[in-house]
Amino acid sequence: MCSHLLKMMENYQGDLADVVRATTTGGSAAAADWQLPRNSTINYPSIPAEDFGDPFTYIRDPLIIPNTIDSAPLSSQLFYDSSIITNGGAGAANTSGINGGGGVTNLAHKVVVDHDEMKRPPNIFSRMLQISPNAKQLPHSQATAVAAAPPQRGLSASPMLVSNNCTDLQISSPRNTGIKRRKSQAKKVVCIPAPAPANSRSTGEIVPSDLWAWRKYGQKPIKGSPYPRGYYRCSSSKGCSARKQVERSRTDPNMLVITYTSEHNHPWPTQRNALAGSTRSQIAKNNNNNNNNNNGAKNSSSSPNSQTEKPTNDPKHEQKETSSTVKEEADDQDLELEFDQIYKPTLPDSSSNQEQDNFFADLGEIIGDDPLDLFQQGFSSHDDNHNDLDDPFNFYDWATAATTTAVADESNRHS
DNA sequence: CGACTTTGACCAGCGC
DNA sequence: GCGCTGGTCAAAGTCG
Repeated sequence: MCSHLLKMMENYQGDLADVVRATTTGGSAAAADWQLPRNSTINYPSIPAEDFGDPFTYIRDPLIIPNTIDSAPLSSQLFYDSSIITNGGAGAANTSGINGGGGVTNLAHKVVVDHDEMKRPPNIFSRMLQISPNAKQLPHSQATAVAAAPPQRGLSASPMLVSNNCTDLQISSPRNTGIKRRKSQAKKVVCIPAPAPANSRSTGEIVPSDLWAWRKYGQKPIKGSPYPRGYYRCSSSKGCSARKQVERSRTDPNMLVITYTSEHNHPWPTQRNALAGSTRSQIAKNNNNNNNNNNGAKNSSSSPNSQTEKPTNDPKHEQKETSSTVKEEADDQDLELEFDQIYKPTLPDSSSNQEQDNFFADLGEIIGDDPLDLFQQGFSSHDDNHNDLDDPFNFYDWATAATTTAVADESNRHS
C-alpha cells in the first residue's frame, strides 16, 4: 500500500475518533487500529462545492441549513431527487429490515427528508435518513420494493431509501420508543462505515467526528441489538440542544448509525470548545501522526480562514464516507457525470492539493478507478466562485488532519 | 482544574 | 395502571 494511503488511513483513524471520544480516551492504539471495513465498496462521488465544508460529509450544520434547495446547483437538486424521499406525516420511514436490493456497499448514506428538508441545500444530512416520528415499520419486502422504487417527491406516505447495510436502525422499531420523547423533533439518521471495533476501548465504538464537538452523556444497551447506543450532546456551544445517538448497525457491525436530533443553536464552532476533552488522547496521537506523516502539508492550516481552530477531525475523510452513498445513490451515470462536471470544490492550499492529488493518484492505483477518481476530481478542481467561508476545507486540514491543538498553534503563529 | 467518559438511577412515552 | 424501553441526569472517575 502506498505511503499516502497509509498516511491517510492513519489520519483518518484518529480524526474519526476525535470529536467523539467516547471510546478512545484511554487507548493510544485506537486511532491506529481504526480502519474501514475491508469489504467496503467505497464509491466517492463528486462533492458539491457548497457542501464541501461539511466535516461529516458535506456538512454545514446537520440541522441548521438556512439556504434553500433552490439555490443548489441543478445536479445537486437532481441528486436530491434521486436520493431523497419526502416523508410526510404518514411517512413509512422504516429503519429496520429495509433492503435496498440493488448494489451492495458498506458505505451508504441514504436520505429521507420531510418537506422542510427539501428546502435545504444539500449537505450531509441530505444523505441521511430523517425518521419521521410517526414512522411505521414496513414489512421487509415492502421496504425493499419501496427502496427500489424511484423516490416520489411530495408524497406523504413515501418510503425511504435505506442502504443495505443500514437496515437495522432502532429509531423506528415497532414501538418506536426511540422517538417517544421527541415526537415533534426531526431525526436524521446517517449510516456510515464503522471502524473495526477490535482495539477501540470498552464499548468498541469509535464514533466518526463531524464539525461539532460532541460530549457523551449516556450509553444504553438497546433491546435486540448487541451494540449499545451512545448518547451525545453538542458541546460546541453551551445550551445547544443538538444531540446525536451513535450505535452500530445490528446487522452490519461495519456500519455506524448516527441519529441527529434537535438543532444546533449556534453557528459552526469557530472554536472547538470541547477541545479540552475532544482530543484527550486523540490530539496527542494525531499530533504524532501528523508530525511523522504530514509535515509537508502542515501549513495548510494557515489558510485565510484559519483564524479559527481547525477541528481535529478531517472533513474530507468523512466526506469520503458519506459521499459514498451519494455515489451509490446516483446510479445514473449521467448524473455522476453531472456531479463531476459541476462540483468542483476548491482547496485553498495548492500544496495540499498536490498532496491530495498524489494521494488520490496512489489511492486510485490501489482501489481502482471510479470512486477516487470522482473524489479526486472533486477535491482537486477549483471553483473561483466558491465562497471560502462556506468551504469547510478552509477550516480543515484535510491533508494533514492536524489536531486542534496543533492547528491552534499554527494559527497563532500565522496571525 | 476543567472537560471528558462511564454508569446506575430516574423519568417519561407507549403498548397492553 | 403497569411494565417495558429509551432518553437523560448526575456522581464518580479519568485524563492531560
